[in-house]
Amino acid sequence: MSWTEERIAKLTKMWEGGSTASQIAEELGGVSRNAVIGKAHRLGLKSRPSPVKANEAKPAKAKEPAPAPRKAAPAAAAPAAPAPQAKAALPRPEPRGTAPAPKPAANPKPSTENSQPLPGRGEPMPRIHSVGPGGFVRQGPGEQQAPIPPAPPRRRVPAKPSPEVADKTHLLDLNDRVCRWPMGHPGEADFHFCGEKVNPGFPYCVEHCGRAYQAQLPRGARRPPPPLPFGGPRVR
DNA sequence: CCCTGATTCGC
DNA sequence: GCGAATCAGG
Repeated sequence: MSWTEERIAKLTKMWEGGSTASQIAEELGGVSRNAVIGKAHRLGLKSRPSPVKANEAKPAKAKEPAPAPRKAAPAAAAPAAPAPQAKAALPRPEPRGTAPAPKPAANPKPSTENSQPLPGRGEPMPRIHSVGPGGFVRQGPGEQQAPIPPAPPRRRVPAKPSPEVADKTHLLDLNDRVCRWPMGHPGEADFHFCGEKVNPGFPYCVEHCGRAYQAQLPRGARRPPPPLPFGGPRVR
């Protein structure tokens, strides 16, 4: 897979929206989590709370003279690059998990009254209003309101369909690591998937691999076919 | 163990 | 430029 414009755009949007690299990789498909991270860094959209970089400003921690760790020699103790990047001054969305829910600051009194004078000057600005098409009232000079906060990051898959499957593996919970063997009938309220850890390299867990992949017996020695996924033809 | 992002470096 | 391997914290 190559990084087309669309894929880069999606990566950027999801990354800035707070999705994890794994989620982005899964969504894009054909790339690994590392690929996503690598691309994100190459694109310059770093940052976001990293579990491993929580600390900062280390005054020369006396570490053991660890030998050259893995491969080639590290580039010595290069001075920390200034990293000249501070373009996107947009307010960072809160880390995942928190629900900032930027409330528009319920103003007990509308600001149309006290926001007229500019800060730092006693001169009240002239109150100029006009009504636009549709009846909205235009702001007057010096009346700027706080910028609308960016929309909070949205979980793409927040809600479970129903309580009875709240802890079951549902379609949107599927990934490469859980067994996709269907349990029950699609469309029914409790339809879900096995969800066990997969037999590595297979889409099913060990048990269901045994059901999905069966050796062919010689003709004439066939046993009755095993139960099909979904429990077989619907019985009513 | 699982997860996360950061970094390195051979390709 | 790409991304696997690796590191390192939660």
